[in-house]
Amino acid sequence: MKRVKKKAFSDFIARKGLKTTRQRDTILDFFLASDRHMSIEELYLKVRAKHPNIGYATVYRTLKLFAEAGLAREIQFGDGQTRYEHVNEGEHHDHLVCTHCGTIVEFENPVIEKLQDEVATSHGFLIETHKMEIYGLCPKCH
Amino acid sequence: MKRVKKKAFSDFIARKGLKTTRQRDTILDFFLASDRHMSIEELYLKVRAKHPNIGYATVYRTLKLFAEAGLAREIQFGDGQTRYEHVNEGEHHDHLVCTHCGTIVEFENPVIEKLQDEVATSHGFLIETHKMEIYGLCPKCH
DNA sequence: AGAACATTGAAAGTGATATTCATAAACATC
DNA sequence: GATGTTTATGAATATCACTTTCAATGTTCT
Ligand SMILES: [Mn+2]
Ligand SMILES: [Mn+2]
Ligand SMILES: [Zn+2]
Ligand SMILES: [Zn+2]
Repeated sequence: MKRVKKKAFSDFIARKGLKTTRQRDTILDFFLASDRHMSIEELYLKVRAKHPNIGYATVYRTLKLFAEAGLAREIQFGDGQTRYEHVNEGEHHDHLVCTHCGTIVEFENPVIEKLQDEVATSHGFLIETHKMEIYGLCPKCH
Repeated sequence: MKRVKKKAFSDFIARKGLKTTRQRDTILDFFLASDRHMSIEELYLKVRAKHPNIGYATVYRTLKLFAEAGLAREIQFGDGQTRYEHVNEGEHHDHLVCTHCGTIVEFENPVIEKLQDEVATSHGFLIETHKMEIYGLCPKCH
């Protein structure tokens, strides 16, 4: 999986005429080893602990690249921080978010997905993406 | 409807020991007459056109009050602006958002709502709110 | 009216994201 | 492996959308 993603990223780099750098390699390693929903700041702090010379701006720009390359997706859970989640080929999921401890649980529900498509169609919309988040208290928090 | 909401707001004002002001009355009038999903800036510009002496901060604070009073709800469509939508007693809806022209269509789907509850329950979550938005091209844009 | 308290608007502050720019690094070519 | 061209980096700065401060003003109660 990690190998596949590293390959996908270097292909992207090559295709775009960009350059391989130590920083990008390092940040990709940390991203692939990270929680599935990391803010820029969180990832930056992890990276910086081992590589104090890598700057915030580089982490910021590299995460954008990951998104562009299809390895990551930006998500917003309404806490004012943009997070980047891992993207796996052909997979889609939505989220349960604990409003108390921040725990995030991923789920898939094909029936809901299908109904969403029907709603869009019935209003004449050509669907591109959707977002669905359920906020509440996780089992540990109630 | 407008009468009911004005009453609800003045009740809220009284209950909280706040004060009725010309600005609040004006902003409420403009809010009630506005699109169902307005950003602070948009409403401020509308208000300012007729009342150049009302400041941004007052519009900002008054919209927060409307939300607290249950007349409005903050929503985020990912364009970096907080919007305030009208709230009607006992009503819930989700949104279709056109990524090209910004058109917003509201819809209700009880089956999806029910399935969301089931998902939450099956993961042991005590549901508080949820958000569901479908992004795509509206009929006019494709 | 006078006292007590809330509101207002301009300006300043905040926090996250985005950009600038001089320097450094990558890499195609010699 | 040195050279030249292009891209990347990181510190600093800018931006953007709020959010708060504070002195002046307005509202409400007695
Ligand atoms: Mn996820
Ligand atoms: Mn709505
Ligand atoms: Zn929790
Ligand atoms: Zn449209």
